[in-house]
Amino acid sequence: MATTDDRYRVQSLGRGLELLDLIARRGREGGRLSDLAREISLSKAACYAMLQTLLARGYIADRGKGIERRYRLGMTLVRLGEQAIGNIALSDIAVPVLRDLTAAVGLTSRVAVLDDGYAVVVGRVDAPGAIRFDAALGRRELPHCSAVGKALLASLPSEQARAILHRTGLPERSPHTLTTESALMHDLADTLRRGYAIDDEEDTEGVMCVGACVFDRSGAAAGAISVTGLKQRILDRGTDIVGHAVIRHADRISAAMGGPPVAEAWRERRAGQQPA
Amino acid sequence: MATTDDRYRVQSLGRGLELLDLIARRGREGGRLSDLAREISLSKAACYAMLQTLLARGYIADRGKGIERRYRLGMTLVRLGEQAIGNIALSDIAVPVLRDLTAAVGLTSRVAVLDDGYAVVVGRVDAPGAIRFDAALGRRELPHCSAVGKALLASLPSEQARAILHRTGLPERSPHTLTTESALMHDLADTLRRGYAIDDEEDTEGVMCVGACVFDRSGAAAGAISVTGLKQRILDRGTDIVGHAVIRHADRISAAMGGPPVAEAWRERRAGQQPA
DNA sequence: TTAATATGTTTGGTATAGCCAAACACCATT
DNA sequence: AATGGTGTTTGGCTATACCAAACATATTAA
Repeated sequence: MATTDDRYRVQSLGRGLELLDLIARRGREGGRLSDLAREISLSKAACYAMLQTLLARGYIADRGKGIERRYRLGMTLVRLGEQAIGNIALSDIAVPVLRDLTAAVGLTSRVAVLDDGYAVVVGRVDAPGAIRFDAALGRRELPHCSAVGKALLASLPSEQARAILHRTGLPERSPHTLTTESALMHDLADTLRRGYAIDDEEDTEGVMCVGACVFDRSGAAAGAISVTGLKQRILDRGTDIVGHAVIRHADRISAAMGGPPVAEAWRERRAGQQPA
Repeated sequence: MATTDDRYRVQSLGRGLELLDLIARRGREGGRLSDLAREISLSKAACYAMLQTLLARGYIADRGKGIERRYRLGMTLVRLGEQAIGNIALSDIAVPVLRDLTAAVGLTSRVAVLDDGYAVVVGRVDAPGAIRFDAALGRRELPHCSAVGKALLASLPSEQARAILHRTGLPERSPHTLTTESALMHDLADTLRRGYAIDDEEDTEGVMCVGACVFDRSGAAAGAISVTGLKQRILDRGTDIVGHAVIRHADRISAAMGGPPVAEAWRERRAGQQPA
């Protein structure tokens, strides 16, 4: 593994990126030099030089000059972000299929990949006239209380799933969140049996998600897709009906990537789990 | 203006960002340490440290370990890029440019977006000592008798433009208002050809406006800007001179949002309209 | 097998350049 | 005027970013 030693890092580059994250956290309002310098524990002069550097390359933009100059994220990040998404082949393949899925079940659908233990949304198709669920691209979903997250966890060996949960923890996002490891591992076993994962108000009250994994050539889970909607709406359509619609579309994506369908990919894992 | 002197920059941060751009240029395949180090004219060791730093914060991701380790853009950029888009408010970008425009032509200028068929004013810069035209923020302009409205209509497919006109109607605001659909559609075709829209006393007698569209990354019209003044004053300066000044400033705003200039955005639409 | 030549990783030593403190210019307040 | 905020600019100290070179590892060729 690559060493985590600070010796092999470039300090001022790291500080610059931290500053960028800091500015991102300020959102639309942006941040001022003095505040940013204080928060990052750097002298105004040093922070100023960094801001100028980020500015020159378009990573940040400045609004207002003189006394109340404010810095916010710039256009270069838009370009790089678009490109980063484009580099993930999955999103290109998945989004057209998600359009069909959304058309079929009338629910907002998403595709996510596992990154550093979190589920990162890389594609999205909104249901027409649906309530806008917060599903921004790049959003990091907690793995233990989202359908995509649980589908991805179910694909991993229990060891790895546990390791991820230890890092992310199991914060209580709603009264229905599964907050114990044993409860969640039990749910993952159910997920394997069913073939699709259910998020039953575990992140947001009243909101339900149903998700399934997509697999690539190697047979490993390349990501997961899910549909999101008000719980009552999904119950009306029948959870299992929706679940199998999700699986059917996930399998189409897997096929396009040369991977096996869910039923096949999880066959041996299921065999290992069921007797236990 | 902020100095462009290298003295006020952080060299290694700049190099790191350049490295990021370099990796972006490699696209899906990504880049290898040796190649990247050579291209950026840095020792392998230095480049290695930078890559580790970018990696630790998720700005890049690595695929394959050991001999053929490859680096490509990471998930953090997806998140930051999406956020950057959300943070860009048209009025923020437009107003500073409008200041320049007002200074250049000595006329009050405005920026508006299309909302539910009406042009909504979201930013304004008054000309010094000019007659105060009623240009309050949030004001809903009728699309058929304002420069911003007609510029926006001209950007839409004829179908949609007609649909909007059916909803808003074509009330006669002055003796010069175009009150028939055919007259207006004809005027929109002229607008496409010119690149800028003219409101010739169509809303208020004696008052003339000249407007042009601004475009975002997707190539769609994000809004429009216009200048307003007494008709005689604009004729004195030359309508076409003013029109091209408006276009020039609109293009600056479009560029800041990653969009194309008017000439480019309307090229194919013009081609479709002209023979008709 | 052995050698050769790629790759990525690790190591000191040195000069650079990044950082701080303080002064400066500017604009709001009071 | 005077005060207390901004952002900008300056010198000087020293931390640190960089290079060269050695090391480890893997693929190729003889």
